[in-house]
Amino acid sequence: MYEGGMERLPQITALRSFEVVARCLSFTQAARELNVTQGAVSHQVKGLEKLLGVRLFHRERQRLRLTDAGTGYLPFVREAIDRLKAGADYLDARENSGVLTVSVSPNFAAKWLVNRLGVFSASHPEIDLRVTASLQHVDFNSKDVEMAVRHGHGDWPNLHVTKLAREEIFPVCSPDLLREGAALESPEDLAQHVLLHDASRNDWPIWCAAANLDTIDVSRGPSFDQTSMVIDAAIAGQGVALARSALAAHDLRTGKLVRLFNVTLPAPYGYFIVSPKASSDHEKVRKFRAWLVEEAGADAAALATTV
Amino acid sequence: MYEGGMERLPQITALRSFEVVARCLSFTQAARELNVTQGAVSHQVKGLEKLLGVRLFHRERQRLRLTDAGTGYLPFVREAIDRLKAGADYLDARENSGVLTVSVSPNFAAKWLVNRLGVFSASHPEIDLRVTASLQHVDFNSKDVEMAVRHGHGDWPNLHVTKLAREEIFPVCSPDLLREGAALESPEDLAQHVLLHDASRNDWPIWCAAANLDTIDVSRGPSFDQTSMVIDAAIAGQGVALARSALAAHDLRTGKLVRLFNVTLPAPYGYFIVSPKASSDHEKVRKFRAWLVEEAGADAAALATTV
DNA sequence: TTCATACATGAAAATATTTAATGATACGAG
DNA sequence: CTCGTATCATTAAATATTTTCATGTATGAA
Repeated sequence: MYEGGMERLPQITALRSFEVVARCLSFTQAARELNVTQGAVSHQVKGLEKLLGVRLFHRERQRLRLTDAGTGYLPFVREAIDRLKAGADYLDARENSGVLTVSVSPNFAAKWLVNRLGVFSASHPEIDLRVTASLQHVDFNSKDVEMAVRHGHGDWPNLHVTKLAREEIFPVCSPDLLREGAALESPEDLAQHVLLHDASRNDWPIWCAAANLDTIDVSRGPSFDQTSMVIDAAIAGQGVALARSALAAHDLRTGKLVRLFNVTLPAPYGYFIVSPKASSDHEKVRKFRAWLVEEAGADAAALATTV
Repeated sequence: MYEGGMERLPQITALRSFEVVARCLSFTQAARELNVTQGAVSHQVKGLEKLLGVRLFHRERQRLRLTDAGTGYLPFVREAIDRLKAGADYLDARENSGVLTVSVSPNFAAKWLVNRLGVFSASHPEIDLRVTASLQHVDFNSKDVEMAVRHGHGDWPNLHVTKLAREEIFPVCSPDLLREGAALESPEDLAQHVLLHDASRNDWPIWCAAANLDTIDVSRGPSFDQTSMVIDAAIAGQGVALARSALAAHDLRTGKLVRLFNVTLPAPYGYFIVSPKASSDHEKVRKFRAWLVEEAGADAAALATTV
C-alpha cells in the first residue's frame, strides 16, 4: 500500500495513547482516562512503537518507564496535540462570537434592518454584525456568509429555514397626505391621488381587482425600481403606494405611514431566515435569528391594529 | 461513546488531506499526491468539516477556495504535522547515528573488545559506542541497550540472533614459557608445569580425559574467578591455561600466547550477537554487528593455522 | 501458596477508510 | 449549442483499522 518516501505519520489515537500513558505511566490508568480498554491502549502503543521502529517504554516488573527515545519523542507529540487543540479552540472562538455575516436584499436592508440594527448591536455587543446586501440569493458554498434573509417560498433544500414574516399587500400613504390632501375615505377616492408603482406596475391592477374597483386608471403614476423607493416616495407624501407588509411595518409603527382602507392582498412570497445546516445552531446565529423573529412578531402584532 | 468535554481530535489522514488540498486547491490533485482516490479525499475533508462543525473550503464552479475558517485553521494543522515530522526525524537521527550501547560480559569486554575497539571507532567515527559490562544478560525491556554479545546456546526467542564464534578449549601458554621453561612437547609434559584453572576447576580434568592423559595431577595450580584472569596469568608466564578460543584469539594472533598440542575440546556454548528485533536493522547496529562478525572471522582463520 | 494487579496477545466484533462506479455541474472546443 | 473533459459529491461494497473480549504471564503482597 504505502511506498518508499511516504510519510508515515502516526494515528492520532496512537499519539494520544502514548501521551496519556507517558503521563500516567500505566496502561490501565491511561485506558480509563481514554475511555477504552487496557488492551486497546496496549495495541495502540505497540503499533506506534512498531511504526516508529523504536521502543517507547521499558516494561518492567511493576512499573512502566519511558525509554530515552520515548522521552525525546514525547515533547514533539505534546506540541502536535497542543497545536491541534489550539486549532479547535480557534475555530470555536471564531464561531461563538466575533463576526456574523448576514446577506439580505437591498430592500430588506433599507426598510427593515437599518432602522433596528442599533437595538440589536446594543444588546449584543459581542456580535460584530456585517450586513451584505445583494439582489441575488447568496451562495453559501462560495461566500463566507453564515445566514441570510430571503424572500421566497421557503423551499430551500439543504438549508436551515425559519419563517420570518408572511407578506400582505395594502395601500399606504403619509399621514400628512391623509390629513391635508384630497379625501381618502374609500378606494374610489384613489382617483384623486397619485398612484406609486414598483417596476412591475402589476400591483395596483391586481389590488383594484381584489377591491372590485374599476373606476380608476391604474396606469397613472411614477414607478420605482426598488420597493424601498416606492415606500420612501409614499413617506414623502408623493402619493399612495401599495406596500408589502414586512417592508412597511416599521414605518407604519413609527407613524411615517398610515394604512388605508381594508382591502388586503395576500402576497405569494414570505420572508425566511436561512443558514447552512452546519452553522444553523451556532450561538451567534441563534441569537440573531431569535432577535429577527422577535422583531417580526412585534411587527405582526402592531400591524394587526392598524386597520 | 464520547462524552461532553471529550477532546475530539481529528484523524491524521483527515488533517493531511486538508493540508494537501489547501495547498493544491484541488481534491483530484491532492488525491494523486496522497496516493488515494479523489473520493477518499472528499470523504476525509467532509469528515473533518463535520467534526469541526465548520466549512473549510468554498466549492465553487471550477475552483476550490479556503473559507476564512479554513485559512485560520490551516496554520495550526501545518504546525501539528510539522511537529510530528520533527519527532520522527528526531527518532531517525537518534537511531541512525549517535550512541550505540552494547552490553557484554566483563570477560568478553576485557579479552575481546578492548583490544579492537580502537579500530572500530577509527573507521566509524559517527558511532559513539558505549560498552556496558555485566555478568547478567541484559534485559532489553528495561535498559536502553541496543545490542549485546552473549555466551550461550543461541536460543533467545524474540531477539535477533547472529552467531559470532564457536568455542573450543585448548591449552595455551606464553611463548616465553614455551621457549625457556620445561619442555612442552606432548601433553605428558604438563606434569612439569603449573596448571591455571578457572573458578570451576573442571576444565583440566575434562581436557585430560579427552587427551587420554591420566598421568598428571589436575588438582594442582591456582584458580581465578574470571576467565580473563586465567588468560592473563598465562600471558604473564605463570603456567599453562585452558583457553576458550574466542577469548584467547587476540592474544594468540598477537603472539602473546601460543597454542599447545593438538587436543581440542569443543565447548558447549558459543558467542552470539543479539538485539531486539525492532533495533536489529538499525544502521549503527548493522555496522557494529558486521564489524564483530568480520573480526571473529579473522580470528577463526588465524586460529586454524596455530596448530 | 494464593490473591490481586498489571501488561501482552490473539481472535472476533465494531468502526472507519478507501475504492469503484456513477451523478451532477461547469467549461471550452468545435 | 452540443459534446467531451474535468471537477467534486455520493453511494455501496471492499478493506483496513481499532477495540473488545477472554485469557495468558509475571510480579508483589498477604
